[in-house]
Amino acid sequence: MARVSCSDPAPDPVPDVRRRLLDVAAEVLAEEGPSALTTRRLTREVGTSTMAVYTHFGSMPALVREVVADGFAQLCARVGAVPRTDDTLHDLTTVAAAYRQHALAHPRLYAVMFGSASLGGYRLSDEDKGVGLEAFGQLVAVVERAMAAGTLRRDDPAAVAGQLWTALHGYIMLEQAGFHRVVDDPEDALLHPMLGHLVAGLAADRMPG
Amino acid sequence: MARVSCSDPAPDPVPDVRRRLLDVAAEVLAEEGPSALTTRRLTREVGTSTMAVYTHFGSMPALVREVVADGFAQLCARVGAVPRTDDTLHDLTTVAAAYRQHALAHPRLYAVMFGSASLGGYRLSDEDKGVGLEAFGQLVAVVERAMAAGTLRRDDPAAVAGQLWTALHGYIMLEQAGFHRVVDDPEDALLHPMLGHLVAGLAADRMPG
DNA sequence: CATGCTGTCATAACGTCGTTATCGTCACTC
DNA sequence: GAGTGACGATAACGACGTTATGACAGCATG
Repeated sequence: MARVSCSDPAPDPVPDVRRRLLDVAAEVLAEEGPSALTTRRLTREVGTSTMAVYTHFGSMPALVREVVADGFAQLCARVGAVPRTDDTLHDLTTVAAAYRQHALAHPRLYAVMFGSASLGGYRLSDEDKGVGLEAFGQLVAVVERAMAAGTLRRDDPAAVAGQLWTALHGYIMLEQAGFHRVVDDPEDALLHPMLGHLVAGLAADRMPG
Repeated sequence: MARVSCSDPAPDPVPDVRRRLLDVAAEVLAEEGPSALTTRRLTREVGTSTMAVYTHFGSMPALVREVVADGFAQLCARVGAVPRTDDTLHDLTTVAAAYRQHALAHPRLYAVMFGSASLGGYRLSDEDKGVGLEAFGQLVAVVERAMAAGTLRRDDPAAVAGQLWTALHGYIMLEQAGFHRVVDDPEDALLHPMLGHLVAGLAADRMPG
């Protein structure tokens, strides 16, 4: 009888080589970066041979692909866990904050997820992007609710959500690349005003001009 | 008598191994991506041995560093070549367009420049970022002129320029990662409205609320 | 001219990488 | 007990970045 629950500690003395490979891979990636995630290092850590990677995943890029898929799923779950309220504008803020928080907590994984940090021969596949776009779909939903509530001007929800995502993603990328020394407090000087101006532009009732 | 002019074809039959290494490296990087830029491949292409890399640069990451520095210089020059007019708002647009145009023309180099696409052991150094920030300084200058002209509200020019840069950079990153399938015409649905709302928010004379 | 020095690069090697072929070892079925 | 298939340990392949060694050219000095 296999118990299944959130964050099972270690019920099995040999808890599935495949699962451990994925977990240790994510761990090594998170702690030491993409260049440390090698076949030999990973299998040594798990206590098996390099063949384990190939019997379970076929190749190292395929293993990375699953790590990335897990990363997208976690991001999706993190964003999905944000409680939705009647204040749709507030929801936009909290969802964006959760997104950024997750990216900050897993910077290397986030970088690999979005095509940065090449990590050997691994490249984003279309299905990977599909999984990533599920998280984006949540943002679209929030935008749609905001439009329905009259908080945002009616427009293509995907386009509006895309604008918010683009700005947020750009902030995260520059933050992780270390280019935010241009101002003292990037969050107060860059992120919040930028999103504020963007939301204001998207919310304005009166047409510009 | 060494002739020096823009884009000299090939005056010298052996035009400096060091220079050729840098040029071919940039070429291979641009055409086949970071994973193709190996010591052996590069030196084979140039027609020398791997030692040439070490006598001239010390290591492969150091060579990449110079390629990146060249890339920042080119970006800087490209943005600097945009004619400044009396219409400071128009200048903001043309400068941003030139920036994006350069990134689109050299996508792999741009990715390496900004910390994406790890490229072996190479990491952005602080001085690399310093060179990159020179290009940013040009945007700050344009913003300052716009504030002086009353086009943009008075504020910290670096912060305002940072917001524009962040949004633009985010767009370019997602564009190159292939995540822009969310809308049909990303440029019209994402980039232009986003920058428009941002500039509108930065330009508004009346305070929000 | 001979000499030593310096910068440049060819050759070959070291250790590590991803990957593969081979083969032993289990758990299972009949 | 024999047969089967999944798993993984061992060892090897080619390619990687890097290094040690040495050959060769240019050039100053005796």
